[in-house]
Amino acid sequence: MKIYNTLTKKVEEFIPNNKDIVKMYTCGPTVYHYAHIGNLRTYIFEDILEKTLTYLGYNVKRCMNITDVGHLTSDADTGEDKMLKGAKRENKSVLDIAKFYTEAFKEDTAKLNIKWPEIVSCATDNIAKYIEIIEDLLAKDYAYISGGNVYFDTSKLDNYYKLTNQTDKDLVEAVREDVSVDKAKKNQADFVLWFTKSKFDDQELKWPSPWGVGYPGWHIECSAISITNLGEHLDIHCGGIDNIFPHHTNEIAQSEAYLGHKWCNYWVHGEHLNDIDGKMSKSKGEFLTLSLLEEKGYNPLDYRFMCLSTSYRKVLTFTYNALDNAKQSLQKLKNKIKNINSEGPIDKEKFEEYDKRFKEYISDDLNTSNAISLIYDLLKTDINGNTKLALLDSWDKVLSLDLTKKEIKDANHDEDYINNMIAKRNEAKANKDYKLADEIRGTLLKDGILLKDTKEGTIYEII
RNA sequence: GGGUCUAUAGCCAAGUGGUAAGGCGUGGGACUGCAACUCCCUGAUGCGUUGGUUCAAAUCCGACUAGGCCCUCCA
Repeated sequence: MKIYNTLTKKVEEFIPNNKDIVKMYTCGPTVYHYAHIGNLRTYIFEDILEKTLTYLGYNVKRCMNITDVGHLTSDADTGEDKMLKGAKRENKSVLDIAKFYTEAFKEDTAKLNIKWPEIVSCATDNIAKYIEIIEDLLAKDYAYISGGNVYFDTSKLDNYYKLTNQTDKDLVEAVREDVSVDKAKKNQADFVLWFTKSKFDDQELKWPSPWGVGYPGWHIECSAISITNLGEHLDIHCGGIDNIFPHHTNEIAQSEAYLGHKWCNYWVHGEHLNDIDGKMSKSKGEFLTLSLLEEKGYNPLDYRFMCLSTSYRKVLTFTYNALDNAKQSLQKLKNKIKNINSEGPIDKEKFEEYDKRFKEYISDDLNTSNAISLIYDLLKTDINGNTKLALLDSWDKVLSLDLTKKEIKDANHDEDYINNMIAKRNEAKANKDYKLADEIRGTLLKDGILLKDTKEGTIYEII
């Protein structure tokens, strides 16, 4: 398996710490609002990565956090706590908001055939661990208390910027308008581990700590949850590309200072879904949720297919034109698969030959584009139907596009009724009464029954 | 200012030195009473521009152009 590692800026051979188990951590959602489809692109990529590893024979243990408090607080004077904002907007408590949007996120991922990680842990369930780590960092002099908050001292590290190739001189302070300068910090890059003094006095959730009642900083959550659940050595840490700095940079800083050794070997980041104007956000332009796409007549898997058509490391620009393209392609592909005759014994040699190619593609830094092309190649090739279906079933364990899934939908009418209608239509056709024939076809279509005239006679499909 | 990434047909897109995969759309044809589904045929002397290295460059190197993202909310 080859994978691009942000740490080395190279595609590398993946070698886990322990060959029997791959430990994988993925940054989870902040549950203050619905996820937009750009957020979901990252989870699709992580899903493909996890399933690829599993397909290649690794035993994957994956953990994800749910951010329901704390580090989503902006440090800016003009900023607002996202959870609080969400709660105010909907007149609910922070915990209710978190619960509601966690469920919504779970539903979205299910619709996209994303496997829910084996371990999912909420930020608010790990306060004791944050405190333990922060106390340790203070004892080791990696952290200091200033202005009532606990900060991480980035000047104590030789290679704080190892993930980004930057230097502290490169950073433009408060480049964004909504970011202000915190004068309590010793170094510009220092970040908060624990807040007791902040502009958000109305923070709903607070916990006692050795430094006073307060709440955790923005980055400690992922380090703590990962170390608690996956141990001191992590194989893969994923997230959106925007997390490289500062979130993942800070995670490395505090985790390695705490552990005293290298923490994670592979940092893998998914590129963004942009809209025509650039980065997608919840406050600008159309708020593109999965539900919105469904309302517009798209299947969530159309979007998944669109994501898989290119590399997870390339910016993908969302347009309805591109989504239509994906929708059409997937529909045609499934039609072709439906037409495969399930006959013949499975040709083990051919199966291995094609499966080997599939594995080569997906293990080449997750080349889903080539993997999908291989499906078209397979469909055209001259091997028996059952072998093709077996391969498609197998590959769908990774691609998860429901390639061979039979849609199980109840028709509004029973089989006798449908067959009777077909017989009537055929009679009308024989009498060249095409008006009646088309009426019957139209009536059935309204009930979700699609007629197809084939050489073997008229068949129907429940749509 | 610094970092980082991208540029291949109308659209999506593969391609990592050996002479441009695949898909969607378009056009034509087969099948059909007409459709739908399916099948067959149909596209780049060309890979942002420009120098260079090489027997050979979309692929490597330089310059330029355009654009995205990051530089303490972010997937």
